[in-house]
Amino acid sequence: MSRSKKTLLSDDHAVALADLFRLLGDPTRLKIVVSCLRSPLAVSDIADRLGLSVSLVSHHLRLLKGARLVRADRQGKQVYYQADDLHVRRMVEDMVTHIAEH
Amino acid sequence: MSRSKKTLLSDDHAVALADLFRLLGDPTRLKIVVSCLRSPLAVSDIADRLGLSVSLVSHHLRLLKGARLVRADRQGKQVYYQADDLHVRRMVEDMVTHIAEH
DNA sequence: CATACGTTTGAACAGTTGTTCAAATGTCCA
DNA sequence: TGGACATTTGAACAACTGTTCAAACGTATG
Repeated sequence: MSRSKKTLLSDDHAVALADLFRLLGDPTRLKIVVSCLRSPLAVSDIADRLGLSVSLVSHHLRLLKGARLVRADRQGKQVYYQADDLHVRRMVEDMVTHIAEH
Repeated sequence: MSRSKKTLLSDDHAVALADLFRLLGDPTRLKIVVSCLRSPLAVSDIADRLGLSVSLVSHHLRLLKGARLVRADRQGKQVYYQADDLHVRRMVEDMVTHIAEH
């Protein structure tokens, strides 16, 4: 680290950050995250609310879970998903608010 | 609007939001935005600092400008780019901070 | 066990995206 | 004007991504 004045982004950090952004960069996936932002929701419930196939929702949830953007919680036959932590929740909510303000 | 309890995302808003996220979802593009976060930078300067071709940087800047994530300012032969407004700046800086905290 | 329900998985396809290269445009100065 | 420097543009290509469909897996209950 020879330079000290700039807020430069290391390659690793850039990739990690971009991964997060990219996951939220698909409208369908974004709506899925938002739909389980407040309270846990079963896969089929999410699919119903958004008018999507269960398969598609499941595919997206797998990606979101991989990035720890959502958390899974099995309860009998159903698996409930919800936004993983406060950080994710605030991050998305902030963005939604920003868009709504325009 | 029959339902009132949920923070549901309209299709339009979801698409607009996702567009923003997706633009920041590429490591190269993200580094370009970060590099001109603090002060305006010419295209070739950005290319030099990041070790990218001028052409590639210009392509990305066009997309970023289209979404008003950066602003262009011609000064002689050179065109200086910088993050468009405080909103963008804070949004990216917040994310960078979050990643750095892990 | 067998049936029904909910979820996950994998293959396959069309559409999109990041990158490169070469050519064009814009701008200054001798 | 002519040439040098900075940036933009467009075509072309490989790689990736979202979606669908069918099949597999997991779980409760008759």
